[in-house]
Amino acid sequence: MAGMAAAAARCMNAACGAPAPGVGEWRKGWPLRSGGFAVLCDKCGLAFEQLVFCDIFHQKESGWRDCSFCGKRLHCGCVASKNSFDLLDSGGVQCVNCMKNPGPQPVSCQVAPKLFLPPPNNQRLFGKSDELLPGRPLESPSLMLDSRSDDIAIITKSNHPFMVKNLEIGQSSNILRQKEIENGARQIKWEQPTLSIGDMGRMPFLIRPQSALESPQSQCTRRDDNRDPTADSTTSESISEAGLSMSLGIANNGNKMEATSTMERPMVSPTTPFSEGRELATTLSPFQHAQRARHFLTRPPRVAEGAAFDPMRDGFPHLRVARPPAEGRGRNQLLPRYWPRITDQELQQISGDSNSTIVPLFEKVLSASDAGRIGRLVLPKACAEAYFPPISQPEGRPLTIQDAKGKEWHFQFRFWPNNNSRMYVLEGVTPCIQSLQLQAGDTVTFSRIEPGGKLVMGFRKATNTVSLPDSQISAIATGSLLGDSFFSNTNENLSIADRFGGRPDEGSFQFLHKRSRSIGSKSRRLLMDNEEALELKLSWEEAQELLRPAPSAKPTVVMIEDYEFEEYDEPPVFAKRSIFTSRSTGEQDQWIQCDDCSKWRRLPLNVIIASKWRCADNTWDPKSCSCSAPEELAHKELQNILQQYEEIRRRKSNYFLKQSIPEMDASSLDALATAAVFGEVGNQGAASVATTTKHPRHRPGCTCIVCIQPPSGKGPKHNPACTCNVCMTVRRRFKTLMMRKKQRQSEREEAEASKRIAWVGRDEPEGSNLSRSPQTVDTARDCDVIMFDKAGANKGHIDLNFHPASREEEQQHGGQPRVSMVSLLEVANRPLESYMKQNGLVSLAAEQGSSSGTATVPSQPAPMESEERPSDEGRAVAVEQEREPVDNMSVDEAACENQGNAASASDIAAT
DNA sequence: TATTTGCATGTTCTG
DNA sequence: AGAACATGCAAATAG
Repeated sequence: MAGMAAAAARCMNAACGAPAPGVGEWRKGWPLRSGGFAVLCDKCGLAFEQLVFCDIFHQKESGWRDCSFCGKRLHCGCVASKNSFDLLDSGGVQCVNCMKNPGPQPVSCQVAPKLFLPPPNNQRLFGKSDELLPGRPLESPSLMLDSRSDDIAIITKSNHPFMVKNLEIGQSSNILRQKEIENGARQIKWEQPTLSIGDMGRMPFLIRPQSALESPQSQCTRRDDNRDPTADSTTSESISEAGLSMSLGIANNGNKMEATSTMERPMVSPTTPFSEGRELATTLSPFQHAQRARHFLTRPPRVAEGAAFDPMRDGFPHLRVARPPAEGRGRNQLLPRYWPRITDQELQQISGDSNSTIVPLFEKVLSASDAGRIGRLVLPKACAEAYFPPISQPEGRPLTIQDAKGKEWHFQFRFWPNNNSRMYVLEGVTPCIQSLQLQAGDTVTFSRIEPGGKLVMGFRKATNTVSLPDSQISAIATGSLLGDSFFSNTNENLSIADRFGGRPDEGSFQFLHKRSRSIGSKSRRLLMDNEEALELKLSWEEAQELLRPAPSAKPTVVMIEDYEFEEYDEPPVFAKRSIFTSRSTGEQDQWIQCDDCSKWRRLPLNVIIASKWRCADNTWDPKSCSCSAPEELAHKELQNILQQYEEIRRRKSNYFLKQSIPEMDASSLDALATAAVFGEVGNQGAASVATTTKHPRHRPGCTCIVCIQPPSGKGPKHNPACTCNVCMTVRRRFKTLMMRKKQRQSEREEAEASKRIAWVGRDEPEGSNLSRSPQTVDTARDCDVIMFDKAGANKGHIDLNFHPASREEEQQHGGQPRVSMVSLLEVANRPLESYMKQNGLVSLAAEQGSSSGTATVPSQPAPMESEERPSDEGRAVAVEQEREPVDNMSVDEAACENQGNAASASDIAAT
């Protein structure tokens, strides 16, 4: 019945053991590579892999039921949901809203309970649509996320948003499949936007307190829905579709939705809630999807509360996201990143008099170039073509755009031809940019005032810009260590995102992402506050700190590349935090704090305390088994230890500030290795705090190489010449790393060389290389040809690469030719004559000429020649004498010339 | 010499 | 793979 899996009834952290709380207590989390979902327990703050306790899929029958009145999907199986429904005498359940609003009118149950905060990186959760729907019978469900209320709504075509409580990764697809089954797997084609008023009224978005905004018609529709949630396909299918087009009066007096009949012209007046629809759900990447969802699912104006909404009072201006009007020449579907999000404040400011309507067109996050002194703002092509006046000449035309304050700015709207396309720019934006104090990462929005069609621009400032190292940006961009709290909220827009647990500005985020990959070191870059970014990571580190091998577990020692690794069959356990110290004698202690009296007690090293611990539990030391017993450590001593402990933790934090995980590459390992040799190794000195928390499988007090490596900082250092095991191990490891590096490098070089050879082999007709004049034999390419010959693949060519030294080297390497690219290039750049002179190639030509009777050299078996070259002094001299006359000739000429001398030359050679 | 302009090119994104 | 876009760079122009 209750959808609470017993296995997950408690926090996995044994030390915490918090019972499975009301849904929603497991808040922060992130998807794991393993496919699970790690979250932080609110109580202990530790990371653990969540087990589902509201198992929607498996508890389908008992855990989930539809409200008999409004059809809302209710979870009736867990503690947290007990007040959100009522069992009916007739069977079935009734949601809390329907209870409160009895009567024929079906009451919307849109106000979602506060349930669950999805992981910061929602990729998994919002995985690809294909992943969500194997076979895709349900074409485009929308996963909606109300970041503020921590809810996830899954909008299906049957228009049944249902809340996912404690949704586990991967379950979304199950849920959707389930919904699909329930709906009879109707195949509904998602049409392009044509949204009826009724449709809009039925928008199931969480943002809308229905009582205020829902039109009567929509309510009727909903009523229909209640009768048969699956019957009305024609209306329901368009629910999540397309951008919402509507125009409202002031929210608190409106209570009425005035929708345009089509999506062509979404008029927006200051308090219009905008929504994104199906297209968004289908066009966005999963990540964007998630991010976007956080943006557009903002809490609506609290019209139902009867007070006019005041953005400032509320702490943030309401961010409206509008799908831009599908108009203009291009009619291209704009990329979502250009969809305008505009705040109430902006709209109010822009619109001025209430008679005008603002049509948000698009927005652009300023790039460094845009915001730079160059004064050019690159316009998205589709936007420029769709919303700006047509231009046929590159010179374009002047364009006047008014800003929110009413000031008019004059720009040149033009384009550059670019790759058979156009690149639209707005020139002369510098004064405007400067006036508005915009910088890279800020967003400029373009809107149009109707009637009149006047262009207006607004702007949003992006995040605060504080320094952040590359690695951080990279990490942020990849979401590797992002907690939602990463972005500090220093401005109003940011605060929205932050409050909603999302990024402050998707555009800005994209900008960061992009820049982090493309901006070089010399470029300006967006810099951000980094402290909060580490919150999650540090929490993880802290969690790691508490992981210990299971007490009963015995390690199996395996050797991998001459190194010993301890493997445990049992998973690690969480232990209560303890501090390890080592005395000057080398003896180590473990200290643990009593949960009652907070006194620190000494424990044996190998003891693992999994949960609460009190002095009374101290069976190891009878003297200290009571809270009344004095502390063994003097106050000063204790302070000292705790300080050191904190210091180490702080250093750890700093260390991770500098070392983001993705960048722990070989060089970092090298550095680590070196650091381990010359840095703090071991724990000499009185009561120094040992760091024994490097790896969950390491035992407390472990002195293996990993465990004793300090994150950074002070400490006794080993002598560089130290030959202790630790130092030797580190050196050995370092050496191996370097060797591997070299090996990789040479492999790469060889691969490149062989590629070239292959290319030459394809491209060059046999023998063509030496039929050229010597002057042409001076390029790397020719050099490659020679290499090809040398490799013996084409025996008809002269080996110009031969060198006695290299031959020796070859022999040393078991006959395998070793060719250095540098030496080859050197050789290739030398004058052929001198090279030939050096290598006795004239005699080759002469000999060849005598034997073949042809005037060209190429057909000669070069390698043979090289190898058969006389090695004795006398022959060398003889050859040298014969070589003189051809020093300044080409190979061909030399060959011809030598024809006549061939006989005598060979005679001399023979003697 | 500094700034502007036009284009080319490399990178990223999208279908 | 192709389109879009950010930016680098060199020529042109202005100061």
